[in-house]
Amino acid sequence: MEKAIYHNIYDNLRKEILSEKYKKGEKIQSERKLMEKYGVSRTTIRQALFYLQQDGYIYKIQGKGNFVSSKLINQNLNKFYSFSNEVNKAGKTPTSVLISYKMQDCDSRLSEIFGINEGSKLYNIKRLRLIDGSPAMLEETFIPEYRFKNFPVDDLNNIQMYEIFKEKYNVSFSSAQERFKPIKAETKEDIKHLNIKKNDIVIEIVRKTYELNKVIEYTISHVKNDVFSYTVNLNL
Amino acid sequence: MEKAIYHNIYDNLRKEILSEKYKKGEKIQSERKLMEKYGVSRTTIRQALFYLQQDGYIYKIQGKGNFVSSKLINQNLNKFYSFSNEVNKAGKTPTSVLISYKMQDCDSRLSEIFGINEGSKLYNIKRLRLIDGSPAMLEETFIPEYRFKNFPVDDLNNIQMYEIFKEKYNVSFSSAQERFKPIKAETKEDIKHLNIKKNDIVIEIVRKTYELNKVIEYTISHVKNDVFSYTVNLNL
DNA sequence: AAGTGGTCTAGACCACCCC
DNA sequence: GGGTGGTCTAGACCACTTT
Repeated sequence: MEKAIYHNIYDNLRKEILSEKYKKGEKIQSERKLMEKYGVSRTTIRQALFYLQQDGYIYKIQGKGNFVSSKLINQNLNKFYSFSNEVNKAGKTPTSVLISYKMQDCDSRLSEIFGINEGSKLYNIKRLRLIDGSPAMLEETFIPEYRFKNFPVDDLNNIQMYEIFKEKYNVSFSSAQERFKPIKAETKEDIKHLNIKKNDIVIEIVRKTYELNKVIEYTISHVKNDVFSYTVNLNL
Repeated sequence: MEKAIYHNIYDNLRKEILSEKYKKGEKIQSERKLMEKYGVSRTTIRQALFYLQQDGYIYKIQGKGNFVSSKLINQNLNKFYSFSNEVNKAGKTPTSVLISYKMQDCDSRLSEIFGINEGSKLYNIKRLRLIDGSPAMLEETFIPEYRFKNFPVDDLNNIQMYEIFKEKYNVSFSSAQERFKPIKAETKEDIKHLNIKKNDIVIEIVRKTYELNKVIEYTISHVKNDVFSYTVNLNL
């Protein structure tokens, strides 16, 4: 099915903002002007603007207008998940090995995360990420079939997943949320592929990637503790 | 001005969910049923439901319904900002000293954060937090006057700020966002009150508290590094 | 007074789920 | 086919800002 109208308007305005057609802090066209321009009702315009606000592209002031945010950093978006970029920057070579992939049914937990029905199809992709040939992290990614039909899993050895999202599926990333915490390695897969012992500490990173209001990617990564270390102490 | 209708419906449904009138994973009344129940249009119901989803209370599945989330943790909400609770749990005594407070005008940065006009009034409250009498962190809090008229600053020595929010202003917390990073101590205030040297490392925690879609509290805390320590290394 | 965003209505059609 | 959420319309009134 086609993208919703408000989604296209979101994409359009987002491009205009990123192309710096508008300066930071500048007022964009009023909602009533945008109604005319796109020939839609105000509700539709406001829905697009709402998501632009949520994703940090604009802020609103009642009685004045909608303004371009002065900080268009897209902060976290490239922090951990562009593994390849990070490693490249460090002058090392990132590689990736496809361990397994399958189509699976949505269980209740995944149903809640993606907001789709139990039993819906999901791709489950497991990959080992290496740095200069040494295992660094094990990633398990879930993406819904309804959004990524015929996902070219085989290309993953050559192309970054986010490139595929962008090129083949025209995904406009809106935001990503990451949580991470240290856990004890337990699964055989972790122990085998990361070459560690049972109960060694690994860092679990859980990432949800959103397209507007919907989760379109859910990934759990286990990172070797000597690659990524994280500590919080409350020394009370 | 009165709370919007959708805001009241949000509060109401939220209470029902938290009181476990609905079980986790259970379907709540359909949108059309809720229309009748509250005597409002579907748009209004959907606006309330939208924020409930955003704040993690429900999830939606098209064609099926709206369901109560199985994880009602409210995770981060009490992590750092309930300083008093944390310290109490550790068997130590938290105290708080009011350093200064004033009414100030909104500059462009704060205008963007709160989504209100430049020149609008804000309370600026600076407090020193101590553990067993030792300085631990310095907090600068901004809250907008339009939402917190006649804020009883003097009570802060006896009552927690979030208690005042709840009791006097009927705030229903929706969510909070926190970012933290290590910085070098530079301001005279930090150095003086935290009893540290210039360029010592402190942890800066920036918190935005949201009520539905609006920021209603913005706080910058500087924490002594021996109280709170945080490290991230990417050893590439 | 005019313009802007915020809220709300009453109704419509679509896409998806379940029977 | 009937129920559910998702999108969209055309219009209204309110609250706030600016002229």
